[in-house]
Amino acid sequence: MERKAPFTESMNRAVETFVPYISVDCIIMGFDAGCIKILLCKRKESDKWLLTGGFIRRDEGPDDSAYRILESKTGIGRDGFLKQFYFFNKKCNAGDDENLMMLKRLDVEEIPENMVNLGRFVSLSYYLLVKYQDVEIAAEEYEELEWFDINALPELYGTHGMLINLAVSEIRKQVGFIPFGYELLPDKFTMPELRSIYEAILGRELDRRNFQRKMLSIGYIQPLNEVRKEGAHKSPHLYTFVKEKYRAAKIKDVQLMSNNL
Amino acid sequence: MERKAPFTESMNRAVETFVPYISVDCIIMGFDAGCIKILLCKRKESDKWLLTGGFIRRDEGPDDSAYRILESKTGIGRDGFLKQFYFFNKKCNAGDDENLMMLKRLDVEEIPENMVNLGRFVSLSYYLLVKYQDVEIAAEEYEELEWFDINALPELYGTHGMLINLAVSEIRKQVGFIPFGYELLPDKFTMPELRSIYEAILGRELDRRNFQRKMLSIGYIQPLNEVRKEGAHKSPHLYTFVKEKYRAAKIKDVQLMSNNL
DNA sequence: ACAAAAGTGTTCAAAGTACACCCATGC
DNA sequence: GCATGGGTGTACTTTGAACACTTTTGT
Repeated sequence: MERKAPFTESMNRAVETFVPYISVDCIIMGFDAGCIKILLCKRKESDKWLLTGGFIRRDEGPDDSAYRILESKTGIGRDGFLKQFYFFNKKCNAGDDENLMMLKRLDVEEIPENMVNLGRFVSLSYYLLVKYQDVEIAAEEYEELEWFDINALPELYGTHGMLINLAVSEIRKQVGFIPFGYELLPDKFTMPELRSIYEAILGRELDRRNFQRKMLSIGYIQPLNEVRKEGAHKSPHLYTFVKEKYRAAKIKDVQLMSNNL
Repeated sequence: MERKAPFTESMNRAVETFVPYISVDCIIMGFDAGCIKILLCKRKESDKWLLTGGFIRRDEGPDDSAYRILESKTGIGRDGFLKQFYFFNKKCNAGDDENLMMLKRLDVEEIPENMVNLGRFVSLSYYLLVKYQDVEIAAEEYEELEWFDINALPELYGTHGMLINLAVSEIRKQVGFIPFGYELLPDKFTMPELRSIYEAILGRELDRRNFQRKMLSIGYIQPLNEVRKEGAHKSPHLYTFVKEKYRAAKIKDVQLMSNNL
């Protein structure tokens, strides 16, 4: 098979702005109505969904790119929680429909197809935890952008299903380090809400009573003198996070609690 | 500041073989005489040391590159333990001595300087655990290759000191998942040897008696009917790993024991 | 005999698990 | 009153931490 000269003029122009060969893939996770949600996108002409993603600008690091993608899609700024969890590369022919869709997720007018014509590109993967209620979805003209329940994902392109599974298994290993409640819930929340996050992530039921005791014992959660009326049963108390403590722990990367629940 | 056309003919040739802009950095760790050792390299004309590393070939994934680098420097094949732990990018001018050294670590004849002339490149970082005794160091003509005690590292280029610290802190979070003994020790080993690995990694002393009980209780270690004479004291028993169990656990990424020691 | 380090056993405290019982709310 | 689900307490089990005592070996 004959090989074209890999770098064309148009590519030279593209790489003035972006680092070629490298994409950033974001698993944007939120929490609503007892379920973990993942934000996916889809080009209107296609019927398969993709993780949000894009390229790295020449003047930013990969983390910056991930934050930029997050902000452009959801309006959430840099205070969201972000974590690298995987990288890999794969063959990629621009002629291949699957890969083309993947590349066109973002910056579609700016990136010429031959940006990846060399047959390989590297994917840098992140998961990001955001407050669902704060998100204002902002789709481009050519795309759809939608939250999906993690237990009812649509058909996904290529490796993206695998990436989601991998992220979840990485997250499970780190339960003690990640302040899920702080990242996923609004300021005021109830204990059952917090618990259902952990249940969704761990994929199993947790004892209501023991969970409550443990959460209160680590000292990052304050009870408020309020309750939330929500149904034919006792109204649960509202709690809030001691933000300063969480921030300090985040900076030092300290373990908040044991990994057992 | 005027900008040269980023892609020259020589670069076009180079990228027929390698993926540009991306380097793989390996923290190769071994264990000897009670200390964690890290394999570093240095070009003869320089006096600062670097992590081992290289570029990604067009026909391989990043993990393949890491294994290839490992094998070319130490002779250790794919059965070594490898784990991605970080990626980032940084500004990089080939004219800058520091970066030039970094790039010249490997493939020096093949990679033209302008491989990275665009001012940015991404580093993909791994740590690798190997059996020190099995390593046969193979340096190129132009370089030196040497084990350093992790507590007595020489002056390192750029970000490499930071990467080592980051790797250690990632490893600490995963004590329960990584079978250090299996990866770092020869087939037959004593309990004090195993313990001193954990002490070196965790950076604190562990209770001899409790450690032994815990290690035996997880069922991955078998006592042998042998001892090793080594000094003016009772000879410690030799143990060996139940390899099948370790392999099965590795594939399933199962937690071997709690993270507490 | 003594020092040095391995091996065994015991005890206490902390953390995790299970479950009984009471409370508040809407129908 | 009753179903639903929150809140508190207690008893049991497992795990971890501290440490006393014994054993083996070289000098």
